[in-house]
Amino acid sequence: MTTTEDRGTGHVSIAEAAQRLGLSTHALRYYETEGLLVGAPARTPAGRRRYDERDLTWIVMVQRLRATGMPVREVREYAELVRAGRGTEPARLALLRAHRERVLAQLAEVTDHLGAITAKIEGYERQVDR
Amino acid sequence: MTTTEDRGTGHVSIAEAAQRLGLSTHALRYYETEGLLVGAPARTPAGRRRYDERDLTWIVMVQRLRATGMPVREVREYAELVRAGRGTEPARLALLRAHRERVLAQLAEVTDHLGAITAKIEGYERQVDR
DNA sequence: GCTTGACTTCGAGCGCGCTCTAAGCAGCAG
DNA sequence: CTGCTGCTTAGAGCGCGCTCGAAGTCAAGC
Repeated sequence: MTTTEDRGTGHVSIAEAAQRLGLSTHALRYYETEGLLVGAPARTPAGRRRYDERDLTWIVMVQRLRATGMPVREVREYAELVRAGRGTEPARLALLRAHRERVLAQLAEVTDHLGAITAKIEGYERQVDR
Repeated sequence: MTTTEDRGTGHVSIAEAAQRLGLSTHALRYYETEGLLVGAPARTPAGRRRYDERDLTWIVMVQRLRATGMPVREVREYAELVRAGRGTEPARLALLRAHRERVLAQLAEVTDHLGAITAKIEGYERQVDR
């Protein structure tokens, strides 16, 4: 096994982080170079990335934002605010609220489309049953 | 005015169809060349497209499928089945059912993410209120 | 000491879904 | 008849978000 296992302090290699998060190692490096991470993960003396629990928790949030349609650019803006530290909370709040509004609108729209699709399905069901 | 208005029989120019549907004329032609339309719209003697109500109704369905995440390729498959006519109803039904399952799964996932985002927002609200 | 394999950086490539440009023609206003 | 606008086609270009490849380094096992 090449598990690069958690050495007690909660640090994992990029491969294990990727597996846990369901991302590719490429994507993890990409997120980092694109400024989506609040802090770059620590490195071993040899320059290899070591992700701790805080890194992983943050990336889960990034995944949630991405999965709900927030563009990479905006996740970066949010990460920048968090990096900037105290005082940026109102801006972070505004950003997340705006995103939530968009997600709610999208949910409503998809739900509406879903109704129409279901109606179409029911039409075919009646047709096929005959 | 250059409204290219409906001449009684429900035929409209590509510009008006685009406006009604909220698409660009480019996108309408793209959908046509990509095989997403069941039948190509009729043409004037000069070769200009004239969309009738059936064309428009179909495109609205295409928009619903696209807006719920169905890839262009799959919309084309569906359109091909419809074009093939009688006997393809079970296949159409299967395609739409599979899509509905994906949409339902996506809705559940987004709703879950939304909960986490809302929790984050509430955390900031408490912090900012202080 | 050598091989193996996971890591590193940098940059090119790709799939998707349009979007836009260019060049040319049709049809209507003045 | 002259412009002007809006259509036509074919094909190039683009923004997004990764994804992949190349070339090199490092640590561990045999």
